[in-house]
Amino acid sequence: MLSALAAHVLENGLNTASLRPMASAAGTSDRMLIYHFGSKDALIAELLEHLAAQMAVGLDAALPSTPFESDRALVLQVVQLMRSDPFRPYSRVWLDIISASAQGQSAHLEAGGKIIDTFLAWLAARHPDGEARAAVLLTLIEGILVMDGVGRSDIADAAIEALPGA
Amino acid sequence: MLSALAAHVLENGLNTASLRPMASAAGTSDRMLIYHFGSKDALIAELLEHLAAQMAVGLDAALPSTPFESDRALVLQVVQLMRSDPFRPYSRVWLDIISASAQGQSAHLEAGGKIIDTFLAWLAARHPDGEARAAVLLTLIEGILVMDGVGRSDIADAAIEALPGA
DNA sequence: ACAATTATGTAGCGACTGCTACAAGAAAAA
DNA sequence: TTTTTCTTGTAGCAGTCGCTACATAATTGT
Repeated sequence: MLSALAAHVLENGLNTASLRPMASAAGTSDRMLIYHFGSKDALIAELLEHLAAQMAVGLDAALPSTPFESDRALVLQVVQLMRSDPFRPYSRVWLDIISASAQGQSAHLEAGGKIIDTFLAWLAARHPDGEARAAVLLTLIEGILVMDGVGRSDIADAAIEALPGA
Repeated sequence: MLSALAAHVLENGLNTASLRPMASAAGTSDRMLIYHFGSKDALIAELLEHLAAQMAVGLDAALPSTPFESDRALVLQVVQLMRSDPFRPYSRVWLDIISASAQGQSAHLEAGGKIIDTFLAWLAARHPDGEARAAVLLTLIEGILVMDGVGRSDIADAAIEALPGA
């Protein structure tokens, strides 16, 4: 159920999702969605948790958990992953979560914070210097996501190129 | 007219804005908005241009156009500016533009690209090494905006602290 | 003064929003 | 078997969405 909803949201966007299209994507009715989740807000909250978990699993599966040789190598791998077909929908939904968070929607803010924390730990495990440097790289990666989102991947690439590394 | 619309959007969000509330914020009717702009999409397109110009003026007025001493000093100034009360609404709307761009809305994509280009030139004028390094710092600043948006300003601060500088 | 254009209010259309009242079938418990 | 609980479909409510038809007023051009 949640997986079908997640698939629909990954394809069509989170902030513009409404009950009836989601329901038909999941093979039910809006009536049933409210029955199961209580309200749309509750549905979104559960969906955010599901998406976060799904993304965490995907990240773990995609890259080895051994430290990379350099900042640049690590960031390059991560960015290539985020730009790949299977992960691009997650990037788009992630930007939806961020914008809703910044508007003060608490469920998105909470989920967004957790996703960042997970990502930070994931990065730290793959960087020789651990968490301190990972914070920098994570911030840069988020910036790269923004650049990609507005069609300025060249600037993002320049930022990667400037990193210390092989 | 556009200024009143911009003020409403800065206060209430861009992607959730609808004609009737915008109209009443501007002292007119939805009827008149369509009459003047032709359609909501056209209105949004003009509004995006207005917001971009407004933001560029604000940036120019806020910080001196002489180069800063270090990466860290420059980024710190810019981030403090973005976090200040008058600019926070712009940051929120900016995140709205990014998420809409990533969903493929062409007006937002176009406006977003222009805003980035403006910002890059603005930064380059304030950095001793010019555009090459400015690309890196701009990417990082966008990441910091994301961190702030999801309530992880501590990570953003760590990233600033790691920059070379006084 | 008359005609043509521009501006504005009123009312409403059809589609969509989240959600609910009501009823009925399905399943489980007694 | 009967009763209670769980699940589902049908229909619809009140509200909002972008937008438009129609009429009227104000302005402008000749």
